[in-house]
Amino acid sequence: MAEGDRRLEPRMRAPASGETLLYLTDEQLRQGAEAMFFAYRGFTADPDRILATLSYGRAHHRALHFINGAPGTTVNNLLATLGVTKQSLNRVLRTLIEDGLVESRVGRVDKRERHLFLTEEGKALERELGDAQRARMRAAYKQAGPEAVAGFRRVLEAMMDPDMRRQYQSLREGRG
Amino acid sequence: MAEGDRRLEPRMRAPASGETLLYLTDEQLRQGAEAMFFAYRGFTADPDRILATLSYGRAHHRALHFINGAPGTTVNNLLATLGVTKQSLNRVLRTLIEDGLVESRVGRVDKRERHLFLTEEGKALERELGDAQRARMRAAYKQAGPEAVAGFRRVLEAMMDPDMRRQYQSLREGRG
DNA sequence: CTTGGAATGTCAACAAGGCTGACGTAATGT
DNA sequence: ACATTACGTCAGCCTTGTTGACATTCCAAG
Repeated sequence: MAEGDRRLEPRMRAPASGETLLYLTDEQLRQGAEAMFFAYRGFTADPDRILATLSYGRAHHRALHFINGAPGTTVNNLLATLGVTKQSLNRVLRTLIEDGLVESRVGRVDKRERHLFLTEEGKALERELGDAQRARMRAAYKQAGPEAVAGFRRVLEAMMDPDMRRQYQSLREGRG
Repeated sequence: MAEGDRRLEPRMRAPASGETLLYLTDEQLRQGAEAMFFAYRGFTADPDRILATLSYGRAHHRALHFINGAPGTTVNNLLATLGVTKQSLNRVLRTLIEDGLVESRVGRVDKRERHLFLTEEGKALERELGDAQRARMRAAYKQAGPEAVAGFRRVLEAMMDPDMRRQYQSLREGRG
């Protein structure tokens, strides 16, 4: 999480313009960190409930999500996007393939590569999980309003590691 | 994660007023979900690096954070805030107490309760972790600007489970 | 052409940190 | 007196991260 117990040291830079920059105080940053923590729990709660009934986990959801978004992607590609080791991903991928949710085709030009696709069953589960997650996001977006959503996106994007931001942006472009 | 592969079915509710509500399309929600995923990774990356050198994990950080924010809190309180089982919390808490970062005092009025405090050493580590996390948040906030930050907070709050939102708000009040 | 190295993916084993279930103990409340 | 609450603990399970070892495939330098 974050922290920021003592309200003694302000620890904030001097106001840039004439503005107060209240939002950059330690206490504000602390609250932001806690908001991230609690909100992320909400963000994953609905799909997690569905996954639990299937003896799958969040990792399976992530794999389904990104394969769906980039059909034919390679294992290495997926690795970079998810930010885990290939061994970790492989375990998840193997169960998804065994269960007939994902298809792995040996690459034509480079036979070392495996290209990943969702089967119809895989697409169905991916949609079910995504619908659950989007329902909450839609409600939150609607409640907060368009300007809030724009700000939300801006802050999230600024919070990413540069590598991840590139990943994120190229995924966006790839889908228009 | 979310999903939303096929761009065939719009799957968006009709515009409420005369507005487009572009931000409520499936594709926008999907991007929001991916942004949450990548941003959360950034959010935890810096403290994680420090924790790894100490053979602690994210769970330790969370415990330190919330004890710091509410000194004297009870185990049961912390349980509710963190949303884990007592067995899971106890494992983490035990190591923190053994290592002299957390002090557990038997309650005066109710001797069944244990009140939790950070030692000086605990405060030092909490501050180190929090500083790392806040540095990134401060940069993101600064880059996005005050209005974006306000929207960010609004959306996050709307995304929480009601129980977590209450937790969050009462923590805020408790610190002013 | 061959061979060594890099890239890709798989198998095995381990650790962190969730979970459930069962149980013990002390203190509190009814 | 008895049920309940708060806390700790043991045992065992699962998911998901890690590293290490290894097979296959490709490519480029000799």
